[in-house]
Amino acid sequence: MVARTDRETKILDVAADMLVRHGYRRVTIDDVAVAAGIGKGTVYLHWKTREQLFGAVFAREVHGAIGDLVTALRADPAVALLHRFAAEFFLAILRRPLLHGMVIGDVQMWGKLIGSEAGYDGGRHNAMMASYLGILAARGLVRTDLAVPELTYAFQAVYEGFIYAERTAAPTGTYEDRARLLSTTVESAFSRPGTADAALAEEVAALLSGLAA
Amino acid sequence: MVARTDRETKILDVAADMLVRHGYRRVTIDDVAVAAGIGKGTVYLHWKTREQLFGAVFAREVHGAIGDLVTALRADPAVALLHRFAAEFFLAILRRPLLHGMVIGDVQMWGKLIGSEAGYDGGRHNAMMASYLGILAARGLVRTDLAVPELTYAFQAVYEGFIYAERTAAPTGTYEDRARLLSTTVESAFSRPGTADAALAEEVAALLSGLAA
DNA sequence: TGTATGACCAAATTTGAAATCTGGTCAAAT
DNA sequence: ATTTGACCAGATTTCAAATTTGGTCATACA
Repeated sequence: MVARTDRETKILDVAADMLVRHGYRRVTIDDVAVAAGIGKGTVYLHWKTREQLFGAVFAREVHGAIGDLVTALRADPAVALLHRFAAEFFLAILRRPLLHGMVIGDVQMWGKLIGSEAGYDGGRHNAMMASYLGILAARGLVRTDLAVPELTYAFQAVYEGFIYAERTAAPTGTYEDRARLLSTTVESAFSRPGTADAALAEEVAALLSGLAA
Repeated sequence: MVARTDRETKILDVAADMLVRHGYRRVTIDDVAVAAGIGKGTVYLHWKTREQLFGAVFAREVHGAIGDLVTALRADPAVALLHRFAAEFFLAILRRPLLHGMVIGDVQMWGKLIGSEAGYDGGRHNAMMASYLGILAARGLVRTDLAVPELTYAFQAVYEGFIYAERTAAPTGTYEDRARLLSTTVESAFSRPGTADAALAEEVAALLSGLAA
């Protein structure tokens, strides 16, 4: 018998794959169990409800994307700069089929997963961004003529504008191109000249890791 | 008997009011006719279909907003500068209850009106923005290290990010505050120092008026 | 003895046909 | 010549029956 954790991983893998292919509404617990080669009851040994299972899938994706960001941050501290951060985050989401699908596809299709507490807390995300921008402001790496709450609001609006544009705008070029455009836009809108050292990168990485608690 | 144009205006007024209050789906042609104090058939003397009537309401609102913009442009040529333009356009939309409702409210509720050909053509809007940015680029009033199509894409993403944020973000301060924040963001992201004269304002006003053809 | 299962149940969802409503027409009234 | 509202077909809504599915647990199994 496989270890409990291996089975959990297998179920999440299968569920993620089916979610990408068929969407939230169409995937049943039994579908997942059959595809994972186990009984339906066994799924419930791992998660109490359907929503919690799919929430776990979503959370794993988000944590994976955050993990990619942290890796990028440690490989190159300059990613701690706001414009680099924006581009890396943008790509970290679009590179993952499930998250990409949630961004591009019909919001309706993902039902309770979006905006539900299960898996990921948007409020915490907001607080994290505010902390991050506070740190950058303290080091003079972003403009300081705007208060941190305004800066946070504006940055989020710009970032989400580019994410939203993926859904609506006619797709020109690759999304790496769009990530560069986002980076350029954020840089001139909010960044101030300066460099990021490993200590800053680590601080930001710690903030991000806190999101995955 | 009132002039034909007056009756048309009356119907559009009544329809706009009912659209704001009840939403696209809930308003019937008969509702509008009764509220306007005329027979249902009379409505059809002015528009061939329901969609065309509501499209006309929508078009009138958009043209009104554009008219406000043109007025602002003629009163102060500096509104031709991209960041001023963004803020004025933002406010021109949010100040009109119907458009504000379409931005804030459930997209679903406005059905075919959004994205339909009736009343307003998004493709033309796009082309207008590209022309406008081309004119600003030629005068050095926006950054020229980005090609006009990229500049247009990025500007639209930022603008729509702020519009979209009206729907999702927790409302802090007034929307005049958010318009200022948008203006500041667009200014540092895309604008270059320079002044706008009356000739430029008139050129931009002409472009805008072309949208209402 | 602890783990896994799928038959089972209640609740949610879907289906489909009947009832109702509404966009659009046009013969009649003005 | 202009306006109207009764009228009709097609769209939408209703509502109950049929089906599906989330979640449980007695049983099988290792």
